[in-house]
Amino acid sequence: MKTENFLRRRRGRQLDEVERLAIEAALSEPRRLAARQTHVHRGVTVRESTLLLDGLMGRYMIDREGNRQLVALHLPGDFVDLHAFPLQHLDHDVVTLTEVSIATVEHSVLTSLTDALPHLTRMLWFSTLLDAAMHREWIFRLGRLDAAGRLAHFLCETALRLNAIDRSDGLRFELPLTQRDIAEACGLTNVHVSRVMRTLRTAGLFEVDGPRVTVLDRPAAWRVAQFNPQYLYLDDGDATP
Amino acid sequence: MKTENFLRRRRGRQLDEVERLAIEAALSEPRRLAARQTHVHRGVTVRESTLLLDGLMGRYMIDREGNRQLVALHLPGDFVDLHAFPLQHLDHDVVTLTEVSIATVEHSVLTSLTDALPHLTRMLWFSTLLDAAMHREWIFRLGRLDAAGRLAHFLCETALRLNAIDRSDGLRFELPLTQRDIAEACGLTNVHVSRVMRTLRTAGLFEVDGPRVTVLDRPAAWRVAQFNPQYLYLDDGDATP
DNA sequence: CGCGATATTGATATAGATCAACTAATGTGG
DNA sequence: CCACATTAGTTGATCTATATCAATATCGCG
Repeated sequence: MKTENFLRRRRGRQLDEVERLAIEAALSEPRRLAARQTHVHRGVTVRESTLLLDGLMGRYMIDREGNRQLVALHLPGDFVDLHAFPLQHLDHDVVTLTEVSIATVEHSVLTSLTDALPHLTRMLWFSTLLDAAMHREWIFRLGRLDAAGRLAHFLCETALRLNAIDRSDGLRFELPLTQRDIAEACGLTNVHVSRVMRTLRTAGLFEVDGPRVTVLDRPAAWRVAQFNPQYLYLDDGDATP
Repeated sequence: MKTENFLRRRRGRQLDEVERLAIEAALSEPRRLAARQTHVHRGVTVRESTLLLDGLMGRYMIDREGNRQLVALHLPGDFVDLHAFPLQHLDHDVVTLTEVSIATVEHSVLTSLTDALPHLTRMLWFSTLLDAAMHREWIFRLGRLDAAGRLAHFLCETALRLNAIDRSDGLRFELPLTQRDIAEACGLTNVHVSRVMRTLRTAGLFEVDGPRVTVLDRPAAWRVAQFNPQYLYLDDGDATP
């Protein structure tokens, strides 16, 4: 079931059997991609979209000096570049962060599917707007939070998203990112991430042991992050402190 | 023609006559709203979406101390809260910045329209993804640019967006925002906006006279802003330095 | 074992925040 | 029409969070 994690535990957004089978049929066989490869280059017309089955991917904007800003982190079940279906080409790069497994759908097939199945279209639309909602939260994070708040916010968000796909109990999870990756997500330097991570650790909010992250004090973490998971549109029960 | 500015000058995204008439018929009579009113409150289930006909609106996230972060600025022709159609409720507030004129569509009508007109659905979808593309650019702006770059970027973006709806020649335009508004968009304080605006003025990049903004040196402005308008998906010709 | 990538720590520099005073413009009620 | 209040913008002085630069430590791995 390649779509098992797609829209998983998103409040009231289940696909019916016909819709799910239609997408499953449209998806290519799973493929593996190595870590740290650019999968979609900005500006290039794309003719298929990618469903992430396993591993992590990211979307990047790059400045003149080559500094990268992560604008989205993608987890299994995310339709990574579905944006490219209405947009036709992307304004940013899509990159693998770990080794990943993906399946793809041709845009021509998506056009047929969306011609025939309007409710499915709205669910696909919804999934891209979930990305937009996360974008907005990232804008808030960068515009209004200090370094500790940004890191805590990033970790709280990731914890709940992984929980929704049963990759976490909401507190403990694997996050195979470097501090540089996290810095690129949070608009900080890797040096400062290292320092602030330690203060979060010594404050008893998080435990970080390599890629293994544990939320030790969720209420306190949510407080410094000013975290309110409403924007993730999760099932009730996954989104209470 | 209430939809005259909707998707105006967006490369290859015109509505056909049937689609345009369908939306026109679905739109309410224009209404006026006073400046600085919250039009949609976060979390409240909304049953209609708003097309902005004239004036400026914004979308805000608010932190614990009441500091606001603008996450989107909306101009005439924008379907301000179309996101709420698939999402059902918003994770942020929608506010009028000036006196505005709006027309609304019931979500129930949008459901019928999108059941019947798949291409129209994809165009509506596209328009929300344009917002998402702008969100990403704002993440980049906040994460990777300094204050001068952020202000220049904000002004360059606004210049081109206003140009697309014939409210500017791409260089000169009215922007009835306070420095506090701009600060809330760019993750800065109003004091710092004041100072950096002056440096942009003395550097000969912009002239700002109350709400009247002129881009004096567009190549230089684009350079400090690291501005690349690809993400606005404008007609060719509107997007060349 | 040794090498490249990652993380940590220290010293210093700086962009932007904060606090406060002042000015200019706009509006309001008597 | 004036006195006064309100809002927006400007300028200055100081403070602080984060960047930058540089050295060292640690880890995974061929």
